[in-house]
Amino acid sequence: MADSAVRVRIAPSPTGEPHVGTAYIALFNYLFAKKHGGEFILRIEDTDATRSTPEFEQKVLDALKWCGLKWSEGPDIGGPYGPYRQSDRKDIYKPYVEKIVENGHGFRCFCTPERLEQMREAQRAAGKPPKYDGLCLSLSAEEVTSRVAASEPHVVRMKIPTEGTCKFHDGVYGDVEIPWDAVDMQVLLKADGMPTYHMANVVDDHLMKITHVARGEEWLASVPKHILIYQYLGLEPPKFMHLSLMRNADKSKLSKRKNPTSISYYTALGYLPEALMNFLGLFFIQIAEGEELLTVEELAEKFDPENLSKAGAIFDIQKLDWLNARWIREKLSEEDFAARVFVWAAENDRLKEGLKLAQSRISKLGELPDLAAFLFKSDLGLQPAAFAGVKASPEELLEILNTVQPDLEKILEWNKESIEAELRAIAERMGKKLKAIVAPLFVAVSGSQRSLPLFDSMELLGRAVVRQRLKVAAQVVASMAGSGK
RNA sequence: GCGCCCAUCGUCUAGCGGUCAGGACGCCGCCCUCUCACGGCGGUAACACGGGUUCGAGUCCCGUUGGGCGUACCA
Repeated sequence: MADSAVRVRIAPSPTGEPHVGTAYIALFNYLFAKKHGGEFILRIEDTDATRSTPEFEQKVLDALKWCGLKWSEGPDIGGPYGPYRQSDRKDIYKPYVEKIVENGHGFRCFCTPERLEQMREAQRAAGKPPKYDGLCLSLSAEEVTSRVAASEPHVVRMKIPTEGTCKFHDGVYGDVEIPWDAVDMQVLLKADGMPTYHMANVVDDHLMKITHVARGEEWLASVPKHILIYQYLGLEPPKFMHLSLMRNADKSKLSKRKNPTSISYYTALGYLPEALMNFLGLFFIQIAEGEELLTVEELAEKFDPENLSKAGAIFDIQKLDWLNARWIREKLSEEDFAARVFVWAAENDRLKEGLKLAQSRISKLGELPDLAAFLFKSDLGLQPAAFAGVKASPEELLEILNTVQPDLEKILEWNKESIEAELRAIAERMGKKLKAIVAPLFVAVSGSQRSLPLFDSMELLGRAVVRQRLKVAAQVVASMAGSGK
């Protein structure tokens, strides 16, 4: 391996709260770069214009920074191969797509989403794998020209060999063979003029001189498409490594419904970034015996990318907790510890805003902890008794919690105004008074009936923590309903 | 459905033909101790199943079962 030339990247999509899975893949790339003395680059993949937002991008950057993963090139600091945000690179992709079309490796497709949906429906019904049927492949050159001239919406698809298999080597999976007939005629350029992931990814990795692509295993099946695009463009593909995904306790892909997956959740609860990295790093390093408390530097030393498991490992928060505890007591000096606590308490203005909210509600300063502690607690220790003052049956409570939880996910920008608006809408929809909705939420979020204003508190706690508390509350309430309280 | 992949204690894993199947988290017990933690010591618990191959299989092969991922104008 030409160590000096190693360049790897993390390429997150800013379509939601920063995910621990992103940190997991980022850490792998970071360790890989560190191990080989290479460069670690950040690129924002926001080709999905409908879901990407600048706010999420900022959060992703902040979260990765919090993790301590420093990139040497990125949208915030620039670099020799910028810009590092795909939406800013829109014009860069055009010539590459054109080249593929001109060389007859791609074609324009005018099929509507509705037609494609029907087509796939029919294929599924017939027990066949859904694939583009190639309708627009047979369009005459004249027809294509005239329809393009009439600015009819269309996409560009890539052609796929009709027989044979795609063979390639993967750093984790070894030699892989995927038959071409299992590969669809992937869209390369969307109707809005934005490239798809596949197109943008290949062009950018080439232009940014990426040597090793390490990403989640969900991409393995797409490698043939990528290799083909490299071929069509006359480019040399990088080395691929597909990492096993972290799992929920039930082995499914780690998801926010079943686990706290938001990095901000771990920040809010007072996990140390070092501990989180330590924990994630353990997925890449097999410790047969001996010390598991490791810094990123130590992880890099022990890191062996040749020896990785293909089985997805379950995200075990208990082990994270153990590591975090050890980091707190063994790795921080008294001064460091105190400094961390202050920084943590001040995070997101929790302390300052919390005090403001509390001022009008206490008669003695000593009441403050009882009133505001829920802003800082990692576990409310919620008991069924806490709901005693709420006039609703367990079944009603459960219905409210289960309705509110998914609806809060729809809020784009998390602040007290949007939260209030959403809750009012829910109340109306359920035919209940706002108060009937808010009362149980109040308990779920704060753990008591006397506390700080709900909407403000929810904003301060952040979406991830609120999500988790509602989930816990739903469990508590469900146990009440189950026991026939 | 089809394609690819995976399979050792509850969880993370070591093992690369011969081990009392090792370590770590968790859990339990004991010790330490003004409480609680921490720490120390000990315990609990696994080779998914069925066929082969072999003197010998957790380790190799085949099948079954279970699970995962993919199958988008999302990444």
